[in-house]
Amino acid sequence: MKFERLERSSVRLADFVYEQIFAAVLSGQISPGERLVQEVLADQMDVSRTPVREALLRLESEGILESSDRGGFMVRSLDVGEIRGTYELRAAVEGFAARLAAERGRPESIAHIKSAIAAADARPTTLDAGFELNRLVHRAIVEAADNPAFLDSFDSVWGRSQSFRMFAKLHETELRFLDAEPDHHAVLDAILAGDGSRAQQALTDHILSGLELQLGVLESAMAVEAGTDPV
Amino acid sequence: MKFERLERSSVRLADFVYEQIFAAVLSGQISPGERLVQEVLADQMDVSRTPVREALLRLESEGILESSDRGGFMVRSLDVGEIRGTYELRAAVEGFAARLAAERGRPESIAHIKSAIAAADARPTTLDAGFELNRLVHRAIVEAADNPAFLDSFDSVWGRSQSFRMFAKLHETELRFLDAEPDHHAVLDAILAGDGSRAQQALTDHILSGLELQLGVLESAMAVEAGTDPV
DNA sequence: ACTCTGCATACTGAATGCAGAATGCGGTCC
DNA sequence: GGACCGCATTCTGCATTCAGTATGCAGAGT
Repeated sequence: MKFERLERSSVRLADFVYEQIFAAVLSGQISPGERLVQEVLADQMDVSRTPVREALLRLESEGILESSDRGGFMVRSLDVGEIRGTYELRAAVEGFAARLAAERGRPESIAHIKSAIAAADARPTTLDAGFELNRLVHRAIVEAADNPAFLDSFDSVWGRSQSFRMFAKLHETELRFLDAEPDHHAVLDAILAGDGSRAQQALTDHILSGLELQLGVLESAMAVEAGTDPV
Repeated sequence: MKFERLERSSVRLADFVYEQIFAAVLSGQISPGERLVQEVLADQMDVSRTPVREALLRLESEGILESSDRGGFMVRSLDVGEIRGTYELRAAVEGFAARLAAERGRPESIAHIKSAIAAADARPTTLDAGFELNRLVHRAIVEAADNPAFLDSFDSVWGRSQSFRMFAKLHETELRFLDAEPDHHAVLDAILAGDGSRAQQALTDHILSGLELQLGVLESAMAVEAGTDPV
């Protein structure tokens, strides 16, 4: 006899709310600095303030939100130092993940990386799509490391770095032409060759050089806009 | 005129409760598998169930607790795969932190590492003290990387790995004689020499070899106890 | 016109109330 | 005596309520 077991994970309202808000931040529907009013969110999702509050608290502990001076929460905006810090953490985590992927990645995981890179190579039209495809490439590599802890860490860091993305978007800088393809292929080659050290080095370098490039773009954009309110 | 400004951070009951429970798990006052009843905790700390619940939810999202089948939370116990995963993440994060420390660590931060190692070298009497001194050595290295994101990540991972420690303690295996000293000194030497690659390599190796050693000890301990209830 | 004071309003953090689900126990029937 | 049923208890998750604080505005006083 065989009955379907009820899947009762995440039947928690707080988790549902968390997902919604997190997705809204990721997709940029909520901008950095914007204030989140519990009652409004609760009404929109048709739940009470309690699960909303729980979700906000959790998002704060993960660094996505910060508590405003006057109580309550707002989307956190990162300064340049924090952006750098975030990228360095990505370099550490993803670099090591690339090593593990090269050393023990299962064939289907590696095939997944390959297809993600192919998808990203086909130049997407919008900035948003480009960001997302890039994320999927990096995430595929981390997945191939076959270690849930790495994946958690990756998702957490990526979520935090979103405020930077919004900032960049605001400036409409052309981050899309960062020429990620050659770097991605270098990492893939090393993984296919089973060369852990080279894979780690390649991905670490890719992330760190991407950081410098983006910071450069960002700074010039800020210089141009000098005088505009720094929020 | 000068008045003291009220420090109003962490006047949040949920944060207070979080700290308490986290510390209790870290120090082993609450064992893995143990069920946490909201009302009991609330009574003990003289707050209502709401902040307790918020703290528990946050601890769950950080992987310290897990939600029991019958609702509610319990201290999470790791299986061997998760222990391995956690150590690998530590290797990634701390390894890179060691590199950064070597490349740009401020003198006083490096001095701090040195004194932490000295403290750990003076063989502590109890297992608990040994664990704590070891943690402080590793944390000092991460601090020297001068990147708050790394510290957050370190603290989070360390917290999660505590269930392993409890497990080890349970078995009273002699983890204390793992000879960490030579490894620690190797890392310190590389940092003092400003050799980032060597520092990264040394710390990564130290953590991974420590993992293998502990897993070995653990497995033999479990083999000896075969037949005992696996909880 | 400008500033200051007091009050109405908005919104948070925390406590309490309530409905539902799981657990354990005692009684009942075979 | 053993298995099963139903009820009381426990405890969760969520909604609601309460109380305290910051914000903004209106009116008074200069």
